[in-house]
Amino acid sequence: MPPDDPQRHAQFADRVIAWQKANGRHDLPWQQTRDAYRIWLSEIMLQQTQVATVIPYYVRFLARFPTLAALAAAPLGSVLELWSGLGYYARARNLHRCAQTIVGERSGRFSADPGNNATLPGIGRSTAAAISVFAFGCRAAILDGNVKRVLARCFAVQSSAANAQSERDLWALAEALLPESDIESYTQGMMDLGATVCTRHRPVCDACPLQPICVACRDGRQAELPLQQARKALPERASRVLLLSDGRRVLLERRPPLGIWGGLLSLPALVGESAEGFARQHGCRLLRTETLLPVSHTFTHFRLTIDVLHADVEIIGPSAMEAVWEWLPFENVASAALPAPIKKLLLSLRTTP
DNA sequence: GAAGCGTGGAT
DNA sequence: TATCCAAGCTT
Repeated sequence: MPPDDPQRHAQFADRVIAWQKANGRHDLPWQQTRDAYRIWLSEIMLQQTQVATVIPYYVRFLARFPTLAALAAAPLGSVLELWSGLGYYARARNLHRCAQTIVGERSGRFSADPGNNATLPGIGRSTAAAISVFAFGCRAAILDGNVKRVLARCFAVQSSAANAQSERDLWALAEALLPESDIESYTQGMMDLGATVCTRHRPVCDACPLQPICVACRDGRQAELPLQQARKALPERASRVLLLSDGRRVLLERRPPLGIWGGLLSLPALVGESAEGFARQHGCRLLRTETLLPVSHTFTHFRLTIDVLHADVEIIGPSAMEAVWEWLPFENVASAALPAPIKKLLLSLRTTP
């Protein structure tokens, strides 16, 4: 059966739907609801992030912001506190903006129309489709990493992220395969298949409902599809930061809203200036300094080595504190809007002084 | 169209 | 240990 055979198309959705009902996931925290707010939140958190990582963040976030209105009314800083450690912080900033837009300009509700929701911050074509499917039962196609992998294998699509034409081909295929009914089970089934059966490594083809019609499985090309693009070696970067503490609190700086760790609190960078001068500007006198072990952290696009100068200080006078500076008590570190490696460093400091 | 944007887990 | 990768979107 050739990849574009109509009979293959007709069988595809039926097989996915039947499999999902019998073997898919039905008890994830964002399932069993039609609440668009909860579904939207899950879809944003799940962008480029695995289910197991998301679950505790999702539960905490909902407990703190149970409704769209509660989220819209909250300050951005408290949203970032709940997002701390989850990464891709533009998602949190867009989430907050999106909530305020919906409450302020769209009657407080998501639309059932994916094209409409896709104009909101942080919601692209695939996320908009997922919201419309799960919250409103609309017939719309998603195209996330799971779906791309399943389609690339089943239909031997020579796709790669660098190839715009193949992206269009995959979207067209995703649209063409949509069933007339059971859209929720179908959509969830594609996600579940990709996450639990048609995995990147060692797919479990014997458990796959698409095995009889899958070209990659027939030809033993599972490891080669989807095509992966070569990626360059990560650039190395270095920075030097100051960990200034008065024994009870640590001095942090609010990062600018755009760029890496945008909007989070972090340790101030020492660029050229001396620790003494820095401390003086903040009304402090150095008591003792110590160089800690460098912190290594790998981002998607570079590797960072952070040299940390730990300084104990005493407060001797007023400081011209601008809004970006904040003395954070150590007992508040765990719940603060800190980047993961900085939070880890500060937490380890308390246990091994 | 390409680069920027996090983190933790699996291999 | 190093590399790859996960329910992508924005500029």
